[in-house]
Amino acid sequence: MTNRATAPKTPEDENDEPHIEIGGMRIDILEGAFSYYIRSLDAVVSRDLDRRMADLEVAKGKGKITTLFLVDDYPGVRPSQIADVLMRDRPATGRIIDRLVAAGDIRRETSPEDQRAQALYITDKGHALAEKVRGIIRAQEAEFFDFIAPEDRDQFMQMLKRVYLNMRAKWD
Amino acid sequence: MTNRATAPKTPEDENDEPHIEIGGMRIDILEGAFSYYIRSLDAVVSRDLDRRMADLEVAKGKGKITTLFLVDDYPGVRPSQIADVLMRDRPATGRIIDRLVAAGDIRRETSPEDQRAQALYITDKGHALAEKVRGIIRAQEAEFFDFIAPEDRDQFMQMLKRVYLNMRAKWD
DNA sequence: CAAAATAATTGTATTTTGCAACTTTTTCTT
DNA sequence: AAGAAAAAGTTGCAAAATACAATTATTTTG
Repeated sequence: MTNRATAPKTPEDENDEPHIEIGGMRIDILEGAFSYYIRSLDAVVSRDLDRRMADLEVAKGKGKITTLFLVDDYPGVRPSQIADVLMRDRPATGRIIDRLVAAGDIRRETSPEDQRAQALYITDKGHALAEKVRGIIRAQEAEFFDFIAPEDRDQFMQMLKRVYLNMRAKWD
Repeated sequence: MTNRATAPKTPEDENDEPHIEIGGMRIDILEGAFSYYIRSLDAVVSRDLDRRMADLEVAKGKGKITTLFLVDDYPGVRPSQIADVLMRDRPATGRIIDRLVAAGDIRRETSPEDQRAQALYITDKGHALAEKVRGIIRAQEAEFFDFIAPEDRDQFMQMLKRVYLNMRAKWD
């Protein structure tokens, strides 16, 4: 570090990371907040995904894609299991299922073992949809996230997984 | 690990990263998708933040917090500048401003230099609110994100910033 | 001076979301 | 075995957000 005649005004002036500025403005305390980056990334990613799925009846909102995949992969899965994966409450999950049922993508049956519970099954139409959605997810990962440098990808993915799992653990 | 007579069924079985399972279920292709983790993290983080701010009239939705801080820090800032930071369109930004004005947190004036544009200013009430929100953000970072291991924090923050900046660059 | 660009608003339509209250069926307790 | 507690889902409600297209007013450009 070079000589500096005066003391830094703030501790941050000591390190070499430049501040984040947008149009010449700083973002206050949000610059150091995990929540800011997570929420900002989400907004843009989700918007992009919505556009890609605009005509697919599972567009918009979080949970429909995961639900579709779970029902496709685990015939007979129950809404409460899905709610657990989604970290959502039952009403929210129930409504996601309502929509998929209404669209004819999945089927509801009463579970034979537990009359309170339901067993969900994919339909042919739903299975085809799931395949299409897989294609869209793959495309987004390749096209949208191309701004993540190749050498960063693995590290970022690993961090995300770790944080995600820790958050789940806290949640449960 | 016990002896394995047969070849692994999938390439993934070769490496040592365990698959992510929730309640015994895998999440299909989403397991390798950036979007899944970003969207899941966002949902839980945003819900937590909403609860913390439930009675603060800036609760819910993305953008109000950033807007409040920008107006607090940059008197005379214009809606279009805010929209740029938020990566939102003008109608969305305008409505965020509407609500803050209605709540008496900020004030709209016509910009002297450009009659089309507005200049926004914080009110005393809004400034007090901004201070409260700063406290909440700090509290959430400390309390909610305690699940991020201390040794991961810097690295995760750095990755998030890098990805965020690259995404912005792509967006512009 | 007319045309194009820019700032912001309005209108509209579609959804989400979270919470609380309620029904039905199982499971637990004593 | 009976009553209480827990669990699975549903319904109702209230509050908003979101995106997109079209419109008004003001500047800038050619």
